[in-house]
Amino acid sequence: MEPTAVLPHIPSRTTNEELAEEKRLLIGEAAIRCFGQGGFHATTIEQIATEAGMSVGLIYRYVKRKEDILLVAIDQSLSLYESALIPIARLDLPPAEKLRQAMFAYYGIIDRKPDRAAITYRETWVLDKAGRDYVKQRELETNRHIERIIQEGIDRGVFRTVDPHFITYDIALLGHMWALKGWHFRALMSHEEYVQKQFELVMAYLRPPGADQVDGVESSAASS
Amino acid sequence: MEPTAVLPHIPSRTTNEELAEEKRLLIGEAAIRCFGQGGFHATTIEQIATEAGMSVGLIYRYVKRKEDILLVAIDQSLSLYESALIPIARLDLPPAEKLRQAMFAYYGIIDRKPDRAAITYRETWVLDKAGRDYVKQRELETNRHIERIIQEGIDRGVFRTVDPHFITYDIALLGHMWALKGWHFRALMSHEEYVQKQFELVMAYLRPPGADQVDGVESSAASS
Amino acid sequence: MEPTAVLPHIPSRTTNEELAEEKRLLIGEAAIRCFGQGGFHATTIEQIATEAGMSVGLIYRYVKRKEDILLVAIDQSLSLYESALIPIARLDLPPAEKLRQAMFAYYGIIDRKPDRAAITYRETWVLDKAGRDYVKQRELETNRHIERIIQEGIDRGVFRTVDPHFITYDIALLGHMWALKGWHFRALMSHEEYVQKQFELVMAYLRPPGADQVDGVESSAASS
Amino acid sequence: MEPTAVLPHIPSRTTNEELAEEKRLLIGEAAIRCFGQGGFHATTIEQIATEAGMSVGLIYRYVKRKEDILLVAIDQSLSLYESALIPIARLDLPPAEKLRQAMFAYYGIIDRKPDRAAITYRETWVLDKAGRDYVKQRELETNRHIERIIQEGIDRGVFRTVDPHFITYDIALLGHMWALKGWHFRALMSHEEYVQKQFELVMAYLRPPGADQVDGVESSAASS
DNA sequence: GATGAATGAGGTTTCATTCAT
DNA sequence: GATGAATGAAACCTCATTCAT
Repeated sequence: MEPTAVLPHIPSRTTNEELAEEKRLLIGEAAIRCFGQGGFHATTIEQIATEAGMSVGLIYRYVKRKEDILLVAIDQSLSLYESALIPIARLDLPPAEKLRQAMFAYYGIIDRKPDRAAITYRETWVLDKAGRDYVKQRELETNRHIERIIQEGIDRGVFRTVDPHFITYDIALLGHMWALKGWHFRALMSHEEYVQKQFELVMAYLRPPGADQVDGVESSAASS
Repeated sequence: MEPTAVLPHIPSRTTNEELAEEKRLLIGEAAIRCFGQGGFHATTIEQIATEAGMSVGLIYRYVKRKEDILLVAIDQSLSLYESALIPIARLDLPPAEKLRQAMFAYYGIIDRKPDRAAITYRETWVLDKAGRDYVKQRELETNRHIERIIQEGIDRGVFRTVDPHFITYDIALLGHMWALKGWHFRALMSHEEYVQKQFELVMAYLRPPGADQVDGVESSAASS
Repeated sequence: MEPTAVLPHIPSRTTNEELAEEKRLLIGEAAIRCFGQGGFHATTIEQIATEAGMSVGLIYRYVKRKEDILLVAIDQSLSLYESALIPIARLDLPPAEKLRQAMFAYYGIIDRKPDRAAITYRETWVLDKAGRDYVKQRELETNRHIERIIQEGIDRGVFRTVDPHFITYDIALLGHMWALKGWHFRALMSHEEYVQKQFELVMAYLRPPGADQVDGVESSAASS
Repeated sequence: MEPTAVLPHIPSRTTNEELAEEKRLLIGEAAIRCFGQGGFHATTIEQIATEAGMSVGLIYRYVKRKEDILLVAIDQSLSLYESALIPIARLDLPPAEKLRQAMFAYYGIIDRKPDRAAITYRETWVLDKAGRDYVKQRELETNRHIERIIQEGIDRGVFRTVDPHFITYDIALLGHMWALKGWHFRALMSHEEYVQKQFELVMAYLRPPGADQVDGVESSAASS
């Protein structure tokens, strides 16, 4: 398998890397809660410290710059997608069903942690080049799980011969729209409906010409 | 026609509204160039002033708070879409072709002014409630031009009976992806290819079952 | 008579001194209205200009620095006292009655223009040394009208042999208290009562021992 | 005893209220020294910080707005009067002597801290309504100590039946004149003479008709 | 004479980061 | 390891003053 992206080293003032990781987890979670309110710039270290139940000084034992906290937080968020997609990728299912499950898993995380998703999209560019490059790499790797499902469908002849990379990015982005424009969609439909509709959009694109639409995985064409 | 959103009043220290508008245009354009580099928070008023070729003090004659500059800049950006879509909406064309032209127009603006598009997506939430509400309204109004084209296609029976609002939001978001993830896509394809592909995705969704794919407006299924 | 204090020259950008004086009158009056709201520092030239119905630039034709406006305004205020006291000083009246009339005149101005009085007391020290010295001189000159009445009473033997300068300053200050602590006294008594009481205080001090209290000019010892 | 005025809460960025009070004391003292030079508006936070021997940032840990510094400084000043008057109020003395001591105590503070006194008089109105109301309340409470002495004299029949509230305000204001017009009086007399003269003025008002002036507490009728 | 747009120095305030305890 | 007081650079914003028209 291709080499995985490696998180730019965050120098800690401690030797106990294990403890450092544990604390960084707390810091990252607290940070997300804060960033969700007012974004990265409007959040102060003091707020994060309070939210994490530790002191400002302690945060700076495990983190060198404020930006590191953002990187940690985004990194944690990206791991969520990976964790959710890996088990599905391993299942032995027809490609369409596998894709459906992958989309529900991916979009489900966005629904349950909309702040994390929104922050990843909104604030990544605040990072320095190394941080941004890392996030891009991680994103690519995460998306690759979906990409492979589509490739598999194409190989098996159940999907049309499309550019799997392209439609994968669409899938990811349309998932994030639920976080970015949630204020709009939540009023119009449930999250399940939302995912189902996006899945149908994707399937309409992937389904080979002439293929019967009744393949069991989709239903509502025009619900609302 | 439905009432248009009205820009929250930005008080100027001047009575000459005409001059105020002229200056705000300059300020907005300069601001976009600056925000494109480092975002709203990393940009200082002094940078904007220098970029706009005026003094800090003068900016504050036409704007009350830094946020107002963002609102002005976003407002200008939104106007671009509207200006581009209105003439197309008036054309007498088959729905699919009209939609294609609308998408090319909409996406074309994003391609030519990627900073504007990215900022609108990334920084809107920095605005206060009044500003955010205004942007949401404007967005809805802009999207409505696309929505109507789709509705027309449905009414004429050339599009499937889908939720026009939903697919319209997808179209808009996928257009913005070119600005948000440009670093990724520009390396892979031309902007025309990008639009064409997204158009095909949308058409795969809209095309009624059994409809011949050869309707003259689309071509490449799997280009790259 | 001793030489009168001379207003530090305020250079105007015009040759027509007559017009300059006329405009300065308007500026001073507008300034007082503004200073009354928020004091000297919180008032902007623009506010004064608007209040005076002229432009900022025009003010600067007749005044060189913002402080000049304050000086002009204070000078106008001081003239009010002088104008009111001079005719009384010329009257041929028993000293106690003359003093009573002088106090009513002096205090009456404070009552009718409390902002002017308060500003003179509060903001004088903002002036540069030349300005402050001028105000001090003017104040001395104004007080001298009262001082002379008291001296006359002493000379005639109807007042006790006190330090006329000292009690005169008391009289002036107690008059200004109505402007400085008006919020307190206006709720407790009418302005006439206030003056009467202060007059009685002064007369208790000035009245020679054994002198009959019934000299027609006083009445209420403990009104409220 | 009547409820005391409560200082509007000044939020500190610290939980250690004890330290906060200690620092606020230093800040207030430094502020007074600065305000004495150029007044509230002409004084910069940086000047106060330097004078207090701390950094600008530290000041803002214990104070939220510049105005808070003024409030703190004025509050400290008002406490001085109270501290000086309370022990005297408890003494068992003839009313006239008690009043004399109270006036010497009150005026003595003004003589020793003329800047504090002047600032309280000049700058109070800069405070917001809550601050102003607090200062008014404190002033009333302080004055009440003097008021009670006078009332006692009236009750015992050694003072005339006057309005004690009124003469008390006179006493307070005439004391402050030494701070406001010190440049004038210091050249003419010692502070003791000044107090003695004002005391005589007050006693002339309070002494019942026919009472012998030789009651041991006063002497010079026309000293200078 | 009159206007008000334009300047830019300087003030208040915030907050990332350090470091003594 | 943990704390939070202390620093000071830098940002936003105001407004006295000037000057082209």
